[in-house]
Amino acid sequence: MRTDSQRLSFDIEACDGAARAGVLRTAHGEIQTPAFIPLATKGTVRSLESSEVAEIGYELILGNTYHLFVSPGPDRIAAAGGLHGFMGWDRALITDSGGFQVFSLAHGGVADEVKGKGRPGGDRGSVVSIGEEGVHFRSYRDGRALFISPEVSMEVQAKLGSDIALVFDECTPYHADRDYTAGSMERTHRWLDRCLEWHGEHGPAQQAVFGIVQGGIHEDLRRASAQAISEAGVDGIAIGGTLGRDKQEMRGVLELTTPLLPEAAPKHLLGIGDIDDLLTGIGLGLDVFDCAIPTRLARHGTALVPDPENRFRLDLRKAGYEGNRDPIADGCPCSACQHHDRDYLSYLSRAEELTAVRLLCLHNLTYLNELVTHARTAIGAGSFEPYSASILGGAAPWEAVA
RNA sequence: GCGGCCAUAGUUCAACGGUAGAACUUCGCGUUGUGGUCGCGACAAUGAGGGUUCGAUUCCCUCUGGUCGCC
Repeated sequence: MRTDSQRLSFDIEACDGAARAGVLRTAHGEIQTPAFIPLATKGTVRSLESSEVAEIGYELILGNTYHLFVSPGPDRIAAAGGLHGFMGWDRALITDSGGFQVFSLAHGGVADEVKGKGRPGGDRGSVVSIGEEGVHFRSYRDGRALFISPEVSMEVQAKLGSDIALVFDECTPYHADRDYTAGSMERTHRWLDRCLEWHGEHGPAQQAVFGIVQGGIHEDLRRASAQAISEAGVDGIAIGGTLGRDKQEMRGVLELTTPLLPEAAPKHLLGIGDIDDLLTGIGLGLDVFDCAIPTRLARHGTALVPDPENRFRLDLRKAGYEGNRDPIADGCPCSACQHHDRDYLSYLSRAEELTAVRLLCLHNLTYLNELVTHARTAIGAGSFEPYSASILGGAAPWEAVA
């Protein structure tokens, strides 16, 4: 670890059990933690303008090396002043390395892969080969042959100019056997060394690098990976790979892995964003979380609500909202809740109007930001309880935050 | 008035005389380092009445309702 790096600092300001509240300082501003990170995979938080994302209160968003590499390409973005300049975002940026995409191209999405199903509409089959040097694959746009290696990933991320780069890893599938998972993990560790070597020689001085813990669901592998990443000289640590087939298994992996990491390190849980999972992760001492869920659900007509009985979801495309004059959530400050009722939002979403996507993205991202802000406040007050009714039920987190 | 064509699921269309299928809609389930409108499943139909046939959505007749053409 190099927690004294000039490119990134992390100060823990309060603890409540294992949960902690901190401040992550980057070249593009501070991030209050615990924090949720919206995805701007292709250089935009889908349907929203960068200024709107900032207005909600977000201080850090995630761009994707794989997608931006395929299009519009790193040089075009570099010419626009990096991803910050290209998309008009002046706060902090983290970029995923492309490692997860290698996994999802080869195996389909996490949920489908865990269930043994393919993803018919996906990009499966476009990976040509995964080898020691890197990954050969075909562009999902025009089929041309492309190659990403640890060095290519870091070079692209350097051109994107993100404040935090993630190392290039292989996200091993759930159904891989232990031997494959072990071999994949060891290769990921070798790739980590190559990423750091390239970054040390060519990387932007202000760009931090996070390592990624792999090891699947195997205790000994998670232990080995946690140790290897902790000793590697990175600025922060992300937990990646398959986390199991259900929430209990995921909790087990996180309970095992998190305490093995240096306390002072900022810890990022990759790809997790269900509300109960965020609270679980915060309770275990994780600091930042990114996830497609809030914006993907919005595109498909589902709003996040403080309703644990229904998985915190309100599916506005289901029947029964005709004439419903209630907002999505009482007390929510977002535009959808301030100006519109469920009847109208249900109609808009079923009509597949773009406005519905925008309003539900605004709501879902507002909700998650309020949630983690509330958790931060509770940690400072020594009253953080992941499963307490004050967070999960009623009108919270709106009232508690106001 | 005469002649032609048509009538299948809520809608738009399939189905040699041999188990009536699909798309959209509707309803339900799913989505965790993004699927820019996604995946899975369910409900649901031969206009009415006769006839021929082992068997009719299919062939014949009548009726009803459309539609096009001609006086």
